[in-house]
Amino acid sequence: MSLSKLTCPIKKALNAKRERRKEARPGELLDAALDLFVEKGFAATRAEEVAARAGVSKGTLFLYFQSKEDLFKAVVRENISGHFKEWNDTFDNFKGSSAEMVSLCMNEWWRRVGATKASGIEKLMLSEAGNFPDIAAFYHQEVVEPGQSLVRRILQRGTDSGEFKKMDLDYAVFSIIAPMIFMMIAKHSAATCVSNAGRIEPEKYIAAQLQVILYGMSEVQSQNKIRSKDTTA
Amino acid sequence: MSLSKLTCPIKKALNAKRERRKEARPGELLDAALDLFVEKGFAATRAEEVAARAGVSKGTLFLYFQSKEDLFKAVVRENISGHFKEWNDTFDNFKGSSAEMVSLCMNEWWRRVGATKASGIEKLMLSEAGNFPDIAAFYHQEVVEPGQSLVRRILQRGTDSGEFKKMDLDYAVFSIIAPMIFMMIAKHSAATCVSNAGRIEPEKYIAAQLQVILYGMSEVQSQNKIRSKDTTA
DNA sequence: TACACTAATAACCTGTTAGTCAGTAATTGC
DNA sequence: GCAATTACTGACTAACAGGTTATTAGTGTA
Repeated sequence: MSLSKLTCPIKKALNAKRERRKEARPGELLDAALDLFVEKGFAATRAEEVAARAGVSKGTLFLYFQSKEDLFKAVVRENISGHFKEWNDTFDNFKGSSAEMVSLCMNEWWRRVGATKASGIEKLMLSEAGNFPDIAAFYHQEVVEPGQSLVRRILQRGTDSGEFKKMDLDYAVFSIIAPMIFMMIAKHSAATCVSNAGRIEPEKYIAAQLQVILYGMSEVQSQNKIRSKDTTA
Repeated sequence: MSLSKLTCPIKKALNAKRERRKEARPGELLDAALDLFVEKGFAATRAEEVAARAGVSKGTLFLYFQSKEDLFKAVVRENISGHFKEWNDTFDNFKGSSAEMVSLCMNEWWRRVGATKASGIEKLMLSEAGNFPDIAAFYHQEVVEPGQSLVRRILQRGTDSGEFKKMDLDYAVFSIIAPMIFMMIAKHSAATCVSNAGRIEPEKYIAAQLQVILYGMSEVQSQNKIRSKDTTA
C-alpha cells in the first residue's frame, strides 16, 4: 500500500517521523521522569506524560521499564545513589582536617544534590514514602544508609583524631543532615507555606550552619573562631 | 414486613444497625478525615475510606461535604484556622516582654499544633500544595497569612518598644517559622530519611532555637559577640 | 398501627491511569 | 530489492476513585 506513505502528513509534520533509537531512549525517559517526579511527585506523575515528554508513546516507556516504580528506582540510581562511590572516594582520599571535611561535605552536597533537580527526589521521598513502602525501603537502602554512613565516618574520623570532642554520633550525624533537609524543603515547597523562603541564599545558610556546628563539635574550644574561612573556599 | 428486622443478623452484629445521627456525623467525618489525611496525604486518601472510618457509607460523606476538597478545607478550619481568633486574643492581651511573647508563641504553637495531628496537615501542605492550587490558595489565606501576620506583629511590637533591634521583618519572621516547620518534618516524615530524627525532644529543640533567636534579635548588644555570623546580612 | 419525613445507603455513572499486546514501520542482512 | 528482525505505537483492558441518585429504613407524630 503506497498510500500509507502519504497518510497524515500533518501528523508527520508535527511528530516528525517514527524513530528507532534504542540507545537514547532510556536516558531520555529518565530525564523526563526526573523532571516530572520533581515537579508533581510520584503518585501524581502519569506514565503517559513521562513518555510524551521523552517524545515516545507510553508503550515504549514500558518497553524499557517494567513499571512506574521501576522507573522511579532507575531515576534514583541515575541521579543520587550512583554518585556515592565517587563521593566516598573523594573523602577517602581527602587530606585536610575533619572540619574541612564536614564543610566540604555540606557544600559538595549542595552543589551536587541540593542545587540540582535531585534534591526534588529527596523532598519527594519525605512526602510520599509512607504511601510506597517498597520505594521507601529501596531509597533507605540506596541513599539514606550510604549517606548517613558517609557523614558518620567523617565525624568518626574527627573524634578519633581528637579534633572533635566525644559525641553521640547518632545525634551528631543529625546536626549535619537536618540543615540540608531544611534547605531542600525551603527550595522545593516552602513557597506555599512560608512566603519568603525562596530568598534564602543557600551558600550563606550553609556557612552559618557550619560555623555553629563546627564550633559546637570542636574539642579545643579556645579559639575565637573555628572555620571562618570555610565554604567553597 | 417484620422479616426485615431479622434479616442478616451477622451484618447487624458487625455493622450494628443503621443509625440516624445528623448532629454527630460531620464531627466524626472530620476526625476520620484528619487521621487519614495526616497518615496518607490528600491525594492518596480515598473518600470511601474516610466514610468507612467514620462508620458511614461514602454517600453519607457527600451528604455533609460537597467534595473531597471541601472536606479538606473543613478539616483545616476545624483544626487550625479556627484557632486563630483565640490565639490572636492571647497575644493582644499579653502583658509581658516581647521576648516572652516570642517564647510563648513558639511553645504554644508546639503545644496546640506541632504536638497534635494538626501538624500533619501543615506537613501535607508542604508536600501536595503544588498539585492542588485551590487548596494551596485556601491554606495560604486561612493559615499561612494569619500565622505570619501574628508573628510579624509580635516582632513589630518588640522593635517598636526598642526591645528588639531594627530588622527586616520579612526575614525575621522566617527565623521563627523555620524551626517550627523543621520540627514538623522531623515528626511526620523524616523517619524515612533520617533514622534518628524521631528522638529529638521538641521542648529542648525549641528552647535551643529560642536562645539563639532572641539573643540575635535583642537590641541591647552589650555582649561580646552578637552578630558574628552574617546570616543574610 | 399508619403515615410523613429524611438520614443513610448501595448500586451506578464517569473519568482516569497503570499496564498489555497485536500490529506497524524503520532498519539490517542478503 | 526483498525478507527478517525489532523498536515503536496506540487502542484496549481492568481496576479504581470521585461523585450521584433511586431506594431503604429509622424516627417522631397522631
